[in-house]
Amino acid sequence: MGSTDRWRQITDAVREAGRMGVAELAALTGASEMTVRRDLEVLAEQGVLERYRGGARSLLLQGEEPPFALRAQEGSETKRRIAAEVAALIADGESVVVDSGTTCLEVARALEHRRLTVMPLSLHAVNALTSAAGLTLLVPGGRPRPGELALTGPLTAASLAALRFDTAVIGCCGLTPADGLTAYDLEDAAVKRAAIASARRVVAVAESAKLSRTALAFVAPASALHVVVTDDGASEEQTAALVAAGVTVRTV
Amino acid sequence: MGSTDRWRQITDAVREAGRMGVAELAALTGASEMTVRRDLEVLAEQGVLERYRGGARSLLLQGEEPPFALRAQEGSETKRRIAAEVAALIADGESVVVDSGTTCLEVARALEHRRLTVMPLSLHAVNALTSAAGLTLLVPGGRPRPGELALTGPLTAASLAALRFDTAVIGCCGLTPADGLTAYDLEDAAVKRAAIASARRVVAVAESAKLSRTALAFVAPASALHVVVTDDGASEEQTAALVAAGVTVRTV
DNA sequence: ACATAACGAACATCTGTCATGTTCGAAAGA
DNA sequence: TCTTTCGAACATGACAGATGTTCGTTATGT
Repeated sequence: MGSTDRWRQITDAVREAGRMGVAELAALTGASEMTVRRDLEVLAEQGVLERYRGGARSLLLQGEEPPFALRAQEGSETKRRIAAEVAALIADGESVVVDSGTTCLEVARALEHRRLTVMPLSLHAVNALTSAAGLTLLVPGGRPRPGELALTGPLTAASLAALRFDTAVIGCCGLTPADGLTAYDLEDAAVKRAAIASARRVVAVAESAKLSRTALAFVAPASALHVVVTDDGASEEQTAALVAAGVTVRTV
Repeated sequence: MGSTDRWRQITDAVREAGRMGVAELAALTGASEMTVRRDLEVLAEQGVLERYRGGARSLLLQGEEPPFALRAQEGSETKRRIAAEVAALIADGESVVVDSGTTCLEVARALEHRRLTVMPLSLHAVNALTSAAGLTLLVPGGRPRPGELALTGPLTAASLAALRFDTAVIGCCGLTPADGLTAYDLEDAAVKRAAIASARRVVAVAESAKLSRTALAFVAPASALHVVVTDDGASEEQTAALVAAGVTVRTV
């Protein structure tokens, strides 16, 4: 598990340079060449890069997001702070649908000891909550996307359409006043829309870096959100623009 | 993990005697009293027994089934043999719904490297299959029952009602020609019925001990099953009676 | 075809984790 | 009050996972 840092280091280096040799990466990370080869094998399986004799070449285009395993531990302190704030916005007894993604996984963890009805949209979050005694856990149907384990498809849509939640906690890949809330994956976007439609109140979580980003798939305009929770890296203009769209912004 | 045997030993001893002292259990298992106390704590959390000062008293009535964690490793060799036989009955490209329970979990594992569409009815099986590359994994909606992680409720029923499978693999707590296929849990029974209704062919798995047992909740008559896979502990009369009901019986 | 570099299987080592045991002060019950 | 049980804290040992090293094999370039 301690290899995650090195994986990120390698992923970033290869992505920047386009391709890189095993020896270079070994020097960069301070690990042996054998270890680098083993890492490259893992990353190649995850589809991050492609091996060739002597090194590896990046497969991640600028528009794509790195796989779940790599994002999971990034800026986890910030994510936990955001998650705690979201948890504070939710009252005992509420029913909550929690989106997929690493930030929302932290939200799910923050709800573990509460007394709620929770439907997570990712199996990672489901697994984090299966032994939570106090809460009623609901699993939506669907097809889990590899790695991410986000549930998508008609079964997910049907599960959401059958229910009405007090609050939806939605993650995103980009959120700007102009382009609204956007996601990398088309199917994910459809699920997010369904989740938003099934909830009375919508809370979006977005690390500040996402407030200047727009991804491929449009989900909803900023005005469809009631609360946005972000971190203190957000600029004045960004928060002001969201407030102007009628959104309550909470910075932690 | 190596504590599972001792857990079963303690559970059985306490269930037989009604209640038992810590010192007695320590002598029985050969472990220290501290270890027995830690075990009792775990088992009390699982609802198997109740602690009192100096010992523990059984909470498992004769009609109840021990929790998943205790059944998981029981007779796993037999279960694997049964599972392999079931896997052999399924052709590539089929769609399969796999019931909850420890035997069916083995079936799910046996399908991991096949090219199929699989919908498991328990999160244990879902987790066992999330990294299976070849197969299309479908997750039904529902409320996971604690420990067992079997999905039940209206969402599960709706997920099953929306689909038609080639084969349903169904587990049971009891299966006799007279009483048909029975389960301990009422909600589980409803899910099993829905699974049977959604499949063209029904394969039931039942260790031979279950062929002389009847549980609380009726699921389906034996005649609703197409194939029963059991182990060689089944008696001639038992298999003959099933065959008379129009079932193909396979003994491994 | 040959030489060289890269590869990966096998083994050795190290480290962190988990189950277990031991000790001892605290708490419950007689 | 006294005895027994309990459980927190620490020590021990087994074990799994990660990393490094060695060496025979394989691929690539000249």
